[in-house]
This record gives sequence, structure tokens and C-alpha cells, in this order.
Amino acid sequence: MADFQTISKLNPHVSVDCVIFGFDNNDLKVLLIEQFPSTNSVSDRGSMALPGNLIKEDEDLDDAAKRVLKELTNLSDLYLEQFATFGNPNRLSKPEDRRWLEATREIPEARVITVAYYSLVRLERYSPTPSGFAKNATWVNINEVGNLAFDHNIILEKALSILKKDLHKIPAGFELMPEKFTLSHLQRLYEIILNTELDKRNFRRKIIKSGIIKPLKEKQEGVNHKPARFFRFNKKYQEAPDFI
Amino acid sequence: MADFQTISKLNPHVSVDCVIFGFDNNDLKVLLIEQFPSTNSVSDRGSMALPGNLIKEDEDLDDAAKRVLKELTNLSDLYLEQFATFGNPNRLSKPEDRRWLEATREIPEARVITVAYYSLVRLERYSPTPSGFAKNATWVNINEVGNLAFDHNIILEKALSILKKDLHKIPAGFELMPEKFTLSHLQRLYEIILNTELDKRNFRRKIIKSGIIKPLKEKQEGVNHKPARFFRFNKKYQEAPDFI
DNA sequence: TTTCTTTGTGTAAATTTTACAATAAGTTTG
DNA sequence: CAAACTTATTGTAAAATTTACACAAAGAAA
Repeated sequence: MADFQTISKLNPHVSVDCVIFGFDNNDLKVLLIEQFPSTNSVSDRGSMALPGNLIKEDEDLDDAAKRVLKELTNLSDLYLEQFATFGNPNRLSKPEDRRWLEATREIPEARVITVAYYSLVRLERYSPTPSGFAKNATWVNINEVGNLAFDHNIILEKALSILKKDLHKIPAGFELMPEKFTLSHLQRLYEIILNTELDKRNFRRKIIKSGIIKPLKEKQEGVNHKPARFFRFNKKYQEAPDFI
Repeated sequence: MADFQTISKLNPHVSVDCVIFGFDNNDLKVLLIEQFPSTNSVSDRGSMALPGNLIKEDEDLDDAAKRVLKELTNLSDLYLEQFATFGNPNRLSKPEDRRWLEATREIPEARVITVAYYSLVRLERYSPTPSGFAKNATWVNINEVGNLAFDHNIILEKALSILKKDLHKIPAGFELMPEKFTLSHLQRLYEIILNTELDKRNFRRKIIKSGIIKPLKEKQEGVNHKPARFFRFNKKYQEAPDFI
């Protein structure tokens, strides 16, 4: 058992954490789990956290991220992009985190290095349901995220800044918009994620010129204003061009 | 000892690898080590590899990268940027790599996940000298890199593509150019790293307008052509603007 | 029919990008 | 000493892109 200790210290554990951003036409949200509390008192609230867990023996990192996300939230079939690795030796040292680790992990004192992934999805397409050590799994508005477990606030911030920077090269539209959509709807996507306002005329000119979308004959129905034309993405584009 | 095995398998080891690019006015090079061969035969050549090694207990990743680089090549005082983590379960499975690990590591069968860092420096400022398990530490032209140990060719490729993408935001000039330099000299830096030709007039206009550099009174001496004016970087800029 | 709401559209000015070639200042050579 | 050589230095016109900005149109609701 002395060996056990020594080795567990020498070898850090490795985990993956997933930052899943969800766009719901009006807000940018992030998928968080509530961990089961480490005490037995019924009234206790567990910490909110990004879905994440230790990787398995001989498991590829990308596979681990998919598996962990599925095990905790039942989400699958989404593309996860690795964006950073966090290994501060004190990243698990908050008292409440320590308690949770002691109640949950086989070797709670082990250091954990985590490889972080992110994704951006259309919220309606994915309905998380909690499982494993997740008591809840919910979409939380990006502006209403409170204190998260471990260093997850730091991880989330970094993910958000990378999302903004790389938005233009995410094959975003394909996943994030319904089959048919209006230009205002698409503009809202960009405005919400980038957290800025864009000029309507300039946005339209630019995106139409890019060729990424195609106008349809159809228009909106049953709206109390001039109905907007629907568009769809041009299938031949795999990547969004640099249009914002 | 059974425990020992089990745990070493469950807990992957974690290493850092450093991709140090060196600019020497005419070429882009990368710092490689030759590992001591795993056999005792004097004639054997060790594999070429990026400098890298396991992290220590309770050592921060960034600190580990600095330490490992120093231990193997005696380079210090350079900024290392983390860019990706590689964890393919088979990344150490080539026979020659296995032999080296068995001759070198305490737990050679352990899986290793590596966090990769890169940097870009002016080559003349750094004179690597090998130590630790490095038999040699040398600058190798980026076009003359052969087969490297482990998955280091993959790591190098990724580092190079990220270097090109992020060149514009590296406080490059400050580190990469001598105190005084000519515009042609600076242009060469960009051309070599980006591996393209740039228009002289356009390059000059753009970089002068950016304000990042200041002309000096001094000119070249002893060259067999019209002497060029020297410039220096404007200290108030910490970051290169988007000028290429 | 009036009001309300969102759609849809054009243009001029400013800025940036791109392509392109001749003269200047020295050194070397004959 | 003149000619040849080498690299430095400079400008401009055309094209493309960006930016700022306002009003008429289509339908639903009142």
C-alpha cells in the first residue's frame, strides 16, 4: 500500500473536460452538471461543473472526451475540439473540491491534469439527461454561470475566447441553424456568440457574396410583420469562409 | 508488485515536449536532440527527437516544459507556448521507441500523454549543449528533419502550422531580430517562416504604417551596395500588429 | 385605415490591397 | 576613372473591401 501511494503521486491522473456551448436563437449557453454532493444531507447542493472525468487505460483522448460527455449527460454525436490542457498542481485544492474527490475517487489525493475540449451546438438538438455522478445536466446561460468546481471557470473562459476567435472557421452554420433560416436568424447567431452588434446591410452583403448560403423560394408564414425569405446552407461548403 | 503494474497502467504518465524554432536570417530550424542509443554498441545512432521528458510530481506543466528543455539542451529564458496535447495510446509503440523506453524508463510500459509547447527564437542567441539523455542537441533545418522518435513528426507538423497561423501575434520581432536591423532583414524573417515571397514595397508600407518600428540615423557600412538604413523596434509595442 | 413590426435594399467615402519599375548609393571591376 | 554590379528606396493607379447610414415594403394587429 505504500507503493500504491507513491506511484499514484508520481503518476498524475489524466481527465478530460468538455465545454459544450449551446445556441438557442437568443442566448449562448453552456452545458453544466451538478455533481452529487459529497455529504449525505439531503439539503446539500452539489457543485456545478463542466462534464469531465478521468480517462481510461489505453483510451484515446478524443474518445475519452466523447465517452465522458455521454456518460454524464447522454449527449453524443457531436464534434469535440481539443483546445488546451490544464495542469496547475493546485487546481483541485479548494476544500469543497477535496471533499468531493474524497467521496468519489479511488485515489482522491492524486493530482489530475485535464485535457479540455469544446463544441458548439444548436441547443434544441441536444437534450442532456444526467447520469453517472451528475445529479443534473442543464444548459446555463453564459452570463449566469456562477462558481464552478475546480478550475472550471478558468477553463470556460478560455473556451469562450477561443470560440470567438475561431467562430469563422467552424462549419458553424451547418450544425447551428435549422434546415431553413432567415438572414436575421443567422445574424443573431453571430451577434450572440461574438457579443456585438453587426450592421444588417453589411452582414447580408458579405454573407451572400461568400456563397455559403442559398435563397429559397419559401418565406415565413404567420408572422406579424413582413415575412422574411428563407435560406439554406450551400452543401458544397464544408467550412464557413471568413465573413465576419 | 502486482499493484505496481496495475496502477502504472491505470495512470498514464505525462510528459512535455518542446518544439523550439530557431530563425538564423536564412533558415528556419528546429532544435532536436539525439537520444543516447538503447544498445551499448558504439556504432549505434540514437533516434532524433524533440526535447521532452516526464513531468515531476506537483510540477506545473509550463514549469516542466522549461525544466525539461533546460535539462536536455541547456536552453533557458525563453517563452514557451502550450499548443496541443497528444495522447494516442499507440504513440510509443514503434519497436525502436519501445527499446529506448525499456532502456531508459522506470516503467517503460506505461502509456505517456504529452503536452506540447513551442517557441520561436533567434538562433544565434541560444547555443544548445546536450545533457541528460541527450547525446546531441542541434539545430536542424526544418526541411531536413528526418524520422523522429515517437509521434514527434506529427507534433512538429502541428507546431509549424500553428506558428504560421500565429506569427502575426508573436512579439516576434523583439526576440528574433538583433537590436538594429534593416527592412530587408525583417522581411526575410516573415518570408522564411511563412514560406512565401512578399512584395518589398507593400511590406515596407505596411510595417512602417503599423508604427512597430523606428528608423535610426545609422546605416549599414562595408557592404558592396547601397547601404540600408537600420531600424529598431518601438519599445512601446508589446505585440506585433496584424501586418502581414 | 392606421399602426406596428421586421424585412429588404443602395451608395458614397474611406481604407486597404494589389500589382508593378525606375532611380539611388554605394562597391567592385576593368 | 568609368562602367558594371548589387541592393535600397520610393509612388501610384486600379481594384477590392470596409464602413456608415435611412427609407420604402409587406404583412398582421388594432
